[in-house]
Amino acid sequence: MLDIKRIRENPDWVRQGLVARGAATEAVDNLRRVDETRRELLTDVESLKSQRNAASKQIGDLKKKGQDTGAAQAAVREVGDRIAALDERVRAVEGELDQILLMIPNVPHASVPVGHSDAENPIVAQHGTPREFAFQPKGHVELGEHLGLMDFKRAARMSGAGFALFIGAGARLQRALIQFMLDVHVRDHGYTEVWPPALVNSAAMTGTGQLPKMAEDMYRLAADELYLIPTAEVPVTNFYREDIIERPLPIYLTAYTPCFRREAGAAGKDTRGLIRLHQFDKVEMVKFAAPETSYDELEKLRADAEDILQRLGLVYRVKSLCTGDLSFAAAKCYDLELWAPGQQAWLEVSSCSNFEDFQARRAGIRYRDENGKTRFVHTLNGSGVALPRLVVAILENGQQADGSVVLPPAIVPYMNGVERLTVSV
RNA sequence: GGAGGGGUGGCAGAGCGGCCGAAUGCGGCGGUCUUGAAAACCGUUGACCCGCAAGGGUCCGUGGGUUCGAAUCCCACCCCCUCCGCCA
Repeated sequence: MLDIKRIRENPDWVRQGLVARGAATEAVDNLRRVDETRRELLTDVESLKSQRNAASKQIGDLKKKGQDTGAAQAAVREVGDRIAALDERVRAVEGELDQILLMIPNVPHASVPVGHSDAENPIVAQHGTPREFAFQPKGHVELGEHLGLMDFKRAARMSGAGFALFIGAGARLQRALIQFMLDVHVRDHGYTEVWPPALVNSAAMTGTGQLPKMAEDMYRLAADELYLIPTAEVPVTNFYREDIIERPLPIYLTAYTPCFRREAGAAGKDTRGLIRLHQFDKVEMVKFAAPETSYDELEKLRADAEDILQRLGLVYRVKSLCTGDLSFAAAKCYDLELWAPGQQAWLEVSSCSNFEDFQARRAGIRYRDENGKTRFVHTLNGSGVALPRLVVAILENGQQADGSVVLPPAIVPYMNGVERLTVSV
């Protein structure tokens, strides 16, 4: 959510941001009109309340002296009726204001490249070069099923399309990667590990920006009005919801959680294998930073995610999302993409975003600056990283001519010493 | 799920329907004292909104209601604690 004061003072800032995203701008004018109405109503109703407070006090004094207050009470009751009517209008107008404000996306940072779609996201870095194969590299589905690591048919039978079922070393590999990534972030990158709920209420979802706009993409438990988290970003960012953080910033948190996505808009896309699932696992990093340092923190966050990929010896590139491809709540975002030779494609395994105070304002997350003044923090998060596509890259990059897979040395200790996945394992 | 108790400022903890944004203690901050520190003493210390300002308004779990006036009374819901039941 944007700051209404800032919109009031500098509407063009928002308008330009919306234009850069390719979004409509009339909301800005609606907002200013409604804001104006709200302030007029507030001035009126608050002066009436001031009157009432004074009059009620007088009535109290008169009663103490034993005087009759019938006429005075009737007069104040009439004021009270007017207040009630105005209050109702204020509530309605504030509801309208919130409605508009909650639907306006964040304004892109000045450093974000301008563009219309993902086709215009510049590649800002690449690490490693794709491996040359002496044979035709296979896809992860063929490799994984051949090695007995996963079974999509059985998964579909019990859950439908878009679910994974890992077996044996395949299941162990999930656990190994989760453990490995959490260890690196906690031990070497300074994060505190948290283990949050996977079900959250609508307030939490609104706080991070999934609601109201992305309601269709989430699994909702109607009987309890709870949602399955689409990412650990939601519960971990909401760690400090409605709080004034009294600890020094920045704060780094990391969490492993399952993630659930309906993929409502992606029906029929990437239906085979691990590329796009309704349920997947992810290690997430979340930061709470002072506004002055949040863009430095974004670079460090990206480096923390890259470190995971580097330690696993994988080939990846980094894109800076252009204004037209930026997600709703983000002010700036880097995507990390792994090379998957079986797919002959780059797979997104991490988005590292700075939301500035957009989420903090929605979720009520504040801190005190050096003068003791409360201010909204800047929130950031990035995958560190998403599991299924990481597994795709590990299998497809590590495959040998005989169909076995050599694992990255960094996870061998987590695999109980297994260096290579073969049919017999 | 059932019965009972409770939700007040950073924490602990008072609070008669008007004098309560709220006693008191702790903590925090500033000061006196001290070579320095501690102790002691003095002062200070919530958030949000409207307003150029003066000032005004709102907030005592949440939402409604009663009243001229609600932290205080009524209703619903949420959360916490104790006991019982059930259960991984």
